[in-house]
Amino acid sequence: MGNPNVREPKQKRSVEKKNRIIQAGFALFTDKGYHNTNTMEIAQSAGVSVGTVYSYFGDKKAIFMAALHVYCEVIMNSVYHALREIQSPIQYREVVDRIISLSMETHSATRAAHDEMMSMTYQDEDVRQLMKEFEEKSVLQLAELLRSWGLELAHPHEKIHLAFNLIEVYCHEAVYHRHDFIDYDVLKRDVVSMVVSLFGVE
Amino acid sequence: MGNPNVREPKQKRSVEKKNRIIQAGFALFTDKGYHNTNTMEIAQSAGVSVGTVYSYFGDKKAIFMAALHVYCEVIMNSVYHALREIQSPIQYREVVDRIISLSMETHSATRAAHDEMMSMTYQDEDVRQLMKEFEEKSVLQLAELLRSWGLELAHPHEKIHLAFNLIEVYCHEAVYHRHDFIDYDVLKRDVVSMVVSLFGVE
Amino acid sequence: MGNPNVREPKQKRSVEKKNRIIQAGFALFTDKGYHNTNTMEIAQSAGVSVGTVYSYFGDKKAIFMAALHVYCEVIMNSVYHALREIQSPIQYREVVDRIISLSMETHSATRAAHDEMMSMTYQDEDVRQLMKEFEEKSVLQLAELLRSWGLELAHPHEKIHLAFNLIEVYCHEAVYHRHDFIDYDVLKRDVVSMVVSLFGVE
Amino acid sequence: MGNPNVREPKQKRSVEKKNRIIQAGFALFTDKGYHNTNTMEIAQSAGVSVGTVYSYFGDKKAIFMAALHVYCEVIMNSVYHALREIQSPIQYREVVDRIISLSMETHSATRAAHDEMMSMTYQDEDVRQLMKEFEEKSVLQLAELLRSWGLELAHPHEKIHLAFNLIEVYCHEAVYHRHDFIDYDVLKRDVVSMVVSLFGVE
DNA sequence: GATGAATGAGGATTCATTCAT
DNA sequence: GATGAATGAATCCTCATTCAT
Repeated sequence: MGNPNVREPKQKRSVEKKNRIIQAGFALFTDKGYHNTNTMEIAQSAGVSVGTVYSYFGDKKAIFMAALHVYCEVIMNSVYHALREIQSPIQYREVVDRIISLSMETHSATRAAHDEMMSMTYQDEDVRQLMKEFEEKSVLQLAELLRSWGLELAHPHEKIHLAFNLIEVYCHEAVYHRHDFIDYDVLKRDVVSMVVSLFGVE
Repeated sequence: MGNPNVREPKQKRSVEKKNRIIQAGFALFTDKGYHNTNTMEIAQSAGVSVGTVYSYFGDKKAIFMAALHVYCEVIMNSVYHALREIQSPIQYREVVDRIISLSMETHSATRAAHDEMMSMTYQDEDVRQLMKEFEEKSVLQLAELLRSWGLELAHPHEKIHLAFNLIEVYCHEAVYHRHDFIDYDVLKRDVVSMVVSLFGVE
Repeated sequence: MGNPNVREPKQKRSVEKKNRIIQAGFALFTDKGYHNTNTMEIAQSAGVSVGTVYSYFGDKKAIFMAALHVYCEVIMNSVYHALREIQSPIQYREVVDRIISLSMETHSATRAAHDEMMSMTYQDEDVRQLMKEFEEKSVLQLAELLRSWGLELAHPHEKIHLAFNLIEVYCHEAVYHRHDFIDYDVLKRDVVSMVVSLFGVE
Repeated sequence: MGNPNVREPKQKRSVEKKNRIIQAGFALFTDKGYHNTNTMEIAQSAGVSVGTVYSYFGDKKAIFMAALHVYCEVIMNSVYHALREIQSPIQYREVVDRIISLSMETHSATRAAHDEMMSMTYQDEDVRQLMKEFEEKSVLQLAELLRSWGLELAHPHEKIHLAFNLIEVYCHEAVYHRHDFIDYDVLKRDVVSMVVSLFGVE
C-alpha cells in the first residue's frame, strides 16, 4: 500500500512543495470532505502533478494525516501563544473571552474542518492515535501554563479538557448552526461563566 | 435522482424489511463510515437484495437519513422518557448522573455513530437540516419538561443546549479516547457540578 | 427468454387490456424511445401490473412489435382510406397534397415515433422482418388502387415506394428540423411536382 | 455528470488513441446500436482501458457525438470531393449516378450506421443540434458548388435537400431491405430521372 | 387471472495508484 | 526528480423478468 519510496525533502524547494500539498489537501478536505476530494484535485491545487504528490506521500491518507497535524498545531499554537502573552494580574473572564474569539476565527476560517477531521478520527486507527497524542500534548502544555500563572488546581487536566470542549461547543454552534431559538450572546456568557467557575477563578 | 418509485411499505412484512435495512445501514455507517460502506453490504446485512434496498430508498443517502432519524429518536427518547418518570422532590445531581448513564449506554452501543453522523452533517445540506430540526425539537421538549418541574430559568434553551453538549463531551471522551492523563471519575464529577450550577439547582 | 405462457385473449375485457398495453407502449416508446422506457412505466400507464403485462407479452420487445404493428396499420389505413374515397376525375396534384397533409398529421401526432421505430428496425431482425412485410403489403395495396383508377404504370412498385419516401422526407423535415435555410412551401411544391411527374400524371 | 477533466490530446500518440476510440465506438454503435454497446466493449475494441476512454470523453454520449461527427464528415467529404473533380461539360445524369455509387459504398461500408445515428437524433437534443448544423453546412457547400458550375437555381437549398434524401432513400432500400417486389435498377433509374428533372438539367 | 415485491446481473462512471518517459 | 497517461477494481444504481400470494 502506497509508495514505499517516500521522499523526505531536505531542499528548501522541496519542503515548500510538500507544504503546498499539505495546504491544498487541508483546504480541500476541509471544504469538501476527505472522500469528496481526489488526489488530482489536490495536486492541481498545489500546482504539482499527481506523481509528485505520491513522491512525498505514500497515499492519500498520509496527506490527510499531515494536514490534520498542521491543523492541530495551528489551533493549539494560536491559543497557546495568545495565552503566553497575558500579564498579571489576570482577568480570567477576559482571558476566556479571548480564547473564544480566537477559536471563532479558526472555526470561521476553516469552515467544516473540525468535523471532517473528527469524523476521520473514528474510522481510522492511525488518525485516532494522532489526535490522541495531540490532545495529550495540548492539555499538558496548558496545565503547565496555568501553573506558571500560580493557578494551583486539583485536577487541571480534566478541567482544561472540559473548558476547551465547552468553547468548542460554543464555536461550533455559533459558526455552523444558528438555531433561531438560541441567543448567541446569552450562550457565550453562560460558557464564560461556566469556565470561570470551573477553574474557581471568580 | 435515485429511484422515483420508492415503495412506502404498509404491510407489516414490508415495514419490518425496511427497518432491517435501516438497522443494517445504521450499524455499518456507524462502524465503518458512510463512504466505506457500500450498498451491497447493506443489502446483504439486511438479508435482502440490492434491488430491494433501492425499492425502499431512493439512494444511498436516503438510507443514511433514515438511519440518522432513527438514531436521533432513540437518543432523544431514552433521555426524555427517563426524565419524565422522575418524581419530586427532584435530586438534580442524581438526575444529571442518570442522563449521563443513559448517554453512556447509547454511546457504547452505537460506537462511532455520533461522529460519523455529525461528519455527514457538514457535507450535506439535507443532513444538516435534519439535524437542525431534531435539535430544535429536543431542546423545546426539554424546556417544557423543566418548566413542568417548576424550574423557571432565564434562558432555558441556551442552558439545555450547553448541558447536553457537556454530557456529550464527557461520554465521547469516556467511550472513545481514554486518555491516560484523565481521571474519568473526576471528569464526570466536574461535568455534573457544572450542569447543576448552570441550572442554579444547587 | 420471456414468458412461454403468453395468453391469447379472447374475452372482450382481456382484449381491451392488451390494447391498452400496446397503446401505452406505443406512446412511451414514441415519446422517450425504446431504451428509455421501462416495463413498469408501460404497466402503470396502461393501468395494469407488470405481471399482467408479462402475461400478454413474452418480453418487452413483443410489446414493441405489437406497437409497431399498430403504428404501421394506422399510417397505412389513414392514407389508404383517404385515397379510396377519391372520385374521378382525379386531380393528382390535390391527391398528393392530401396525402402530405395526412402524413403531416400522423407525424405531428406521433412525434418521434417514426424514427424510434426505424431505429429498432436496424438492430433487430424480427423488427426488420415485420417492417418489410408491412411495406410490401402497403405497396401492393396501393398499386392495386392506382390500377383501379385506370393508371397503368410501367413500374408501379418502384414509383410508389419512391413517392412515399419523398413525402416521408418532406414531413420529417417539416416536423422535426425546421432549418432556417429551407422554405417549406417551396420544398412542398417541389415534392408535389416530383411525385406528379414521377407518375406521369401531369 | 461526466469527467470534468477531459484530456485534449495534442501528442500524436494521444490523438491516435482518441481516434481509435472513436472508430471503435462508431463500429459498435453502428453494428449493435448505442444502447446495446457498453463502454467496456468500446475500450477493449479500441485496445485501451475504460479509464482511458473516460479520460478522452466525458461520457458515453460524447463518444457517440464524436463518432457521429466523423461519420458526417466522411459522408459529406466523399461526395463533395468527387463533385469538385468534375470537369465541364457536365453530364448530369452521370454525376447523379456517381453520387449514388459513392453513397452506396458508404452505406455498405457502414451498415446500419445511418439509422442508428438518426435514431439518436430524435432522442437527444445535443445530437439533433449536431446533425442540424452538419446538414446546413453540407447544403450550403453544395449550393456554392452548383453555382460555380453555372447552375443558377431558383431554390437551390430545397432542391439539394430533396435530391440528397432521394438518393438516401434509394441507398437505404438497396442496401438493407431488398424487397422482392422492387427492381433495383428501375428504382435507380427513376431516382436519377427525378433528380435530373428536379434540377432542370435535362 | 392478477399482483407487485424481489432479484441480481449489468452498465456507466470514478479515482487511488503506478510507471514509462 | 517530475510528469500525467493509463489502469481496472470498485461503486451506485437500474430494470427485465419471475413467482409466491
